[in-house]
Amino acid sequence: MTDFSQFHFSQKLTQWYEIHKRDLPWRNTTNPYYIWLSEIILQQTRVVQGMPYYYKFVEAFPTVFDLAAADEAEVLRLWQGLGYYSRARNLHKTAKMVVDEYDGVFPDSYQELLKLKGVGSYTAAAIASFSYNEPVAVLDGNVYRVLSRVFGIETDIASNEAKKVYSEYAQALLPTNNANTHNQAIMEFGAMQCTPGTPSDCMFCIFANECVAHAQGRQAVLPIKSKKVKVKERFFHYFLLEQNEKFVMRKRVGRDVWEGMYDFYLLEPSESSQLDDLLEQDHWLKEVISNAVILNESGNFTHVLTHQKIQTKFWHIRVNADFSLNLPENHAFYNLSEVDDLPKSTLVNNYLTQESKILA
DNA sequence: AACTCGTGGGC
DNA sequence: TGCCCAAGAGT
Repeated sequence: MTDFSQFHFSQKLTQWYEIHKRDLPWRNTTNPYYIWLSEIILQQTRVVQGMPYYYKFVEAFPTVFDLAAADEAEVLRLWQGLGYYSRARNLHKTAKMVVDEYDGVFPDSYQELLKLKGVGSYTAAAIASFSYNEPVAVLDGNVYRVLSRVFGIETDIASNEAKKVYSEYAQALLPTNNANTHNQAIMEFGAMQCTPGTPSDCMFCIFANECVAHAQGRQAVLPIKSKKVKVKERFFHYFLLEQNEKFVMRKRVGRDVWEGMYDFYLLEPSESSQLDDLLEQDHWLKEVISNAVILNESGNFTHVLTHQKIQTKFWHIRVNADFSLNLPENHAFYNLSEVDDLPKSTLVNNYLTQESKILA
């Protein structure tokens, strides 16, 4: 391991931080509830994207008791549009756990925090250091990037050994009496100065004299990250079934995207298909449509996720008022106001927005 | 331990 | 346009 004794890494870093830090709302508190809330929101999420959600959650749920008392659908509805919805489900579970098992008081150590759902090694270190100044180093995407470049670490950050290798550096650099500010500083430095791609002004970086990547002109290739995501293509046919001013919505269950969110009756053929072919495979829907009017057939919606590209066509179906509709499992009728209140994916929301304009 | 889970912005 | 990736965690 590199000898850090003459490096003054933390001193330089925290001095830089005091000058350049952004004034972010969760930095003006040590309340673990607000720290925790902000950290969950910011997982894999940019500050500008998460900020409005932080304000919404603080206003709707000022304390962990308020959050614990809410329904899961209410929490998901507030999370709507932010993505990675397991964060919201775990947020709610953890709030209830803190109330039920910790008497509403957040655990105050890294090891105890790790037991909370949705709180992994990064988030536990963040809460422990930001709220309690416990000397445990945070290791997130920013820290990987800064350490890789400054010390010329070539370990693939997608590999299994990366966490161990980088953690040793991160922990060795952490002053035991200033964990809070140091951890904030190294992440802020990664976000604002040592940015992904090619940073704009490495010339004036506080580590310009020591940085291995700068000396070798390798900022653009460090940190090394190998794995590329395979994108699976899927084909959705969504049927918005309407009868007597009410709409059929389905709660998504199981191991798939948007668990806990609501959508419509769905057919998913393995390849792009025509309606006639779909109906031959689904006699329930065929019977429904034979007692209905097709109000609208949407164009193609292409929705891109990290691992999936979903091609979707929506069918707005008005079922005859006197037809007896026996709904499949997890499906139920909702009026327009209730539909609006249900948590829905951005794909479904984009469609509803367009469809409401067309029908207005 | 590889795979999965969203969305939006930048270039 | 397609690709990267952004304060990761669960399985």
